[in-house]
Amino acid sequence: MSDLSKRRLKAWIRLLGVTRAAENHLREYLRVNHATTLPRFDVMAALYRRREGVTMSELSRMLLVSNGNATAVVDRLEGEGLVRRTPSEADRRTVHVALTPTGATQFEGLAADHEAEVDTLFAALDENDLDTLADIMKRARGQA
Amino acid sequence: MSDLSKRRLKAWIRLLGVTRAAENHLREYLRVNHATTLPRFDVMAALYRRREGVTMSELSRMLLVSNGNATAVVDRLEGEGLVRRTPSEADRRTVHVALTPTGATQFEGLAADHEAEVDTLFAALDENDLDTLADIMKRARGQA
DNA sequence: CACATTTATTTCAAGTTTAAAATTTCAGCA
DNA sequence: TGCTGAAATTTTAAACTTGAAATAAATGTG
Repeated sequence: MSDLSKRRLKAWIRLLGVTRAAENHLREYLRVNHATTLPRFDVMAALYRRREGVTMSELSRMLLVSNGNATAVVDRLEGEGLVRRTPSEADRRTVHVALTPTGATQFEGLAADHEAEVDTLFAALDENDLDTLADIMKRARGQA
Repeated sequence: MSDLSKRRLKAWIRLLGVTRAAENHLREYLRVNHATTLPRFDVMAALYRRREGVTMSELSRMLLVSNGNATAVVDRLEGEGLVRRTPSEADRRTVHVALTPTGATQFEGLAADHEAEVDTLFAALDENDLDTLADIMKRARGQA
């Protein structure tokens, strides 16, 4: 157990702590101010980024969650008319999921507030920190 | 929506991506090689760090999860004899949770392998990166 | 002391998440 | 064509997680 490996472990624990704290904060924020949840927000954000729609598999890969999970969250959003499933014409196994106009409109309001909340959450980090962090994260991601 | 706020959002999304990818990797690792899960590992790690035992509230604060969640995971670990609940003598509302000798022994094996896995997962980060990251994380944590 | 408030924990319902199994469809090939 | 294996999605069971309600016990205040 080298010293370096212990330091990697500590850095990971710290990273996890910051992430969990921020997620808890954002979850509470979405619940209180927008009556929604983090997983729903994540799905809507992914669909907003890919307005033309994505397949269920693409969606679960984007969010790094299992297929079954994506199915469950999309089911609920579809039930509320925020999201629409369209069977693919080319491949009958495939389904395209996309935001409905209602869903897109709702997400735009959500996204602006979410961005503002993230901004205050990480207010302590300046441009230099953000560059450095982005760089480190980019290199860390390579292995996983 | 300032440029800086957009950069904070991007940094957060990147942070979340790395954390999720690493968690998925470690979850898979614990499942395949040790037949256990991340939440169980987290509880055992917290109890190993505080060998004398902690209250349920301390435990949920340490892990940043709800009380009900801590109760559920501790219930399962207790059922398997890895963890023990002891009613407090001073305050009858309070319960002390601690690893059993079996639990402590099992965790020691788990922890060594876990550390090694984290080490390979973040092998791309050197000492300098780790220092910088730790510093940034420490400052980021202040707000949440 | 009596009562209201706070604190610690558990219970509960609903939602989230995973991994594995089941279904359906597609693609390649003998 | 008919078969085999791969791919996309859903379903299922079990575990995890939250937030709120319920319990129980301690604390503080009149």
